[in-house]
Amino acid sequence: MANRNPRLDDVAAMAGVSAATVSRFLNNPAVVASATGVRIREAIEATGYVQNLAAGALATSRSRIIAALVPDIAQSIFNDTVEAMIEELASDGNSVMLALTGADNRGLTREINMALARRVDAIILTGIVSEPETRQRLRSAGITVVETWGMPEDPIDIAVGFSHRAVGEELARFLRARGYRRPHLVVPRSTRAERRATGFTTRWVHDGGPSPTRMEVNVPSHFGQGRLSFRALADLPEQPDVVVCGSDWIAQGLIVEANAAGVRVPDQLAVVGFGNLRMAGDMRPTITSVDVDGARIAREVLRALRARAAGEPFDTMIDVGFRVIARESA
Amino acid sequence: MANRNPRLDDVAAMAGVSAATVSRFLNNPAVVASATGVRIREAIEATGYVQNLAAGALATSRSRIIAALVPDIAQSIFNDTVEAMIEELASDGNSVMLALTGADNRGLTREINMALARRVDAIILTGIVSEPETRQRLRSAGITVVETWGMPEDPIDIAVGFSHRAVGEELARFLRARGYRRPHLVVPRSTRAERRATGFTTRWVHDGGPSPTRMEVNVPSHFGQGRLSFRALADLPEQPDVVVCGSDWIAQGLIVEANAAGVRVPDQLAVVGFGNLRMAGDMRPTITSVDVDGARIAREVLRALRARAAGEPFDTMIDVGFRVIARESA
DNA sequence: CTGAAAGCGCTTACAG
DNA sequence: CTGAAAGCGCTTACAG
Repeated sequence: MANRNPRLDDVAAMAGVSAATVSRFLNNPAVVASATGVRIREAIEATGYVQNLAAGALATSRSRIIAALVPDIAQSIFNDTVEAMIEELASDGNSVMLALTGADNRGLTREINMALARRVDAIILTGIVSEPETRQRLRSAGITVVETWGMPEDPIDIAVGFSHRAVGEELARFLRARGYRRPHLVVPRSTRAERRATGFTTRWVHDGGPSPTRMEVNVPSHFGQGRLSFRALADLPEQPDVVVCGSDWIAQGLIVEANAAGVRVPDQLAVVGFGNLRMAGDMRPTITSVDVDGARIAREVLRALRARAAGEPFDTMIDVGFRVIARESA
Repeated sequence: MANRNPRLDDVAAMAGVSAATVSRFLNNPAVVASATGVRIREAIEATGYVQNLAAGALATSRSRIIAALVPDIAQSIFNDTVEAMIEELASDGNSVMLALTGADNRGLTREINMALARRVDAIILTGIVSEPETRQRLRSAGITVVETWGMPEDPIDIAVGFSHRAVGEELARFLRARGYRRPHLVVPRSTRAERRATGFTTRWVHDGGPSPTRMEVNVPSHFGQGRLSFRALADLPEQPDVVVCGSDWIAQGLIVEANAAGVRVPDQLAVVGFGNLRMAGDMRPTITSVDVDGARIAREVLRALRARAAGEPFDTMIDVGFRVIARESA
């Protein structure tokens, strides 16, 4: 272990220039005379200097750290989006602080406070901030806040997502057009899944269908719930012809259990998922699902952050939409 | 948006004390007279002061930021461990910078450099640093480095994990004891999966079995590969009686495809996974797998970091072991 | 193109 | 128990 990390001063002394010049070279090489640049480069090499970004952040009041707050990562529908986001942000010189808020978002306020204390450049939320007090703090903090994966009617700052209600409505239309008559909903206990269910039910009934039956499952949803959900169907007064699942995992589990029970999907029972995980396209039968373009969300978030940093105008409400992916299961 | 964030000075002025006293109150309330503490608390309240941890980090040369470097998070065997790690670390006042290094760890050096520049307190690696130059830089950086999920023979600093070779050997013993005779290996193209395969093969042959057949799949491994792997079995000169999969996802896909082909698991073909995902216990049939205690790894990492911070002695090589979980599939 | 100096917002050893 | 002052390692407006 070295005695002490070399500083800008050490490089400057060795290169025979001032610290200011080394700093300029690091941040904008073109502004320094090329001969000077060569000497500085050599000095950096010789000293093994590594720029201290934390000190730079303090000096510029710009940390280039973005906080991403998600409920969990073990098995999350957001993982694709978060991964794309980290990659996009990293490609632009940012680092991402990932904070876990828990399934019920219990830790949301705590993690928001931490992010604020760290003076991150922006906070990206996947969960919904329901406490009015926290929403207010966020607004008055003068920090960039991006709400993703939803389209709040009263956004805190920037929103990049889609309407969950619209997803439900679209699925209702889709299944009705395919001739299904008795849908059953498996609904995770989350605000957004609830919105999709509401959208579905409203539309379905509006179009003259009977009110769909439903059951709820805990979040995060998983494979095992799908199996249980299939078995729970037996308790229904009338059997559904299609099950609309809150996630592809639930759909997959339901299909496996149906097969094991000798029920053929989709001939005897159709199944729809949500999230369009890679597995949905690989499953047997392949799973009809709803695709959300996580990479697109990530790009739009980065674009908004850049525009704000540059002081350029940009849309603060970006609806990236969604697509129903029709496959074999429904 | 406020004009400017309040600083320690603002709080101090309002409370009628010096900035130093406010700082002490924030970091160790007990050291301040209680009457003073009350005034400071009121001033903090009134100004809406939020401690700037970034400035504090610069002053103390301790960032309380830990960098976690993982190949991906979309579908990673490390997710459980990383999640547990983030929770453990957060409970101790740290924040976690999550950096993605890519499936082949192409970005490892780049992200290590970024972490070094951010002056994180520690770097937690899940991938293997193969470049000797980077290993050397890490050693001489005087930073805490934790290698997890493996037991390197020449660790950079601290290692918390288990022997992948031992996993392979144990699986060979386990399957032999169960009477299987012709194993086939589906091996992800990663150093560790390769070590497990080597351990398995060595032990299997040593115990008098025929050399196992094998095929390779790309990382990150996924469900679809399992289906393809089952079909590829048809090309084998002799059919295996058990398939040892590099992950539970592969195992699951293989089972689904086998069922679809009318091959019963485990009667006609046994299957073993790796990782003991929650889904493994929920699948039909339930999947025999290898459990790695991610939460335990997380706890040991935190314990080591704390011991080092406190200057106390601790083990730098911690083998958390693993467990073969016998279920229905093999 | 470059330097001296002030400032980013804290913490802490020293002194009282 | 508390304050004045130096320091953490950068950046940048100002001046030349």
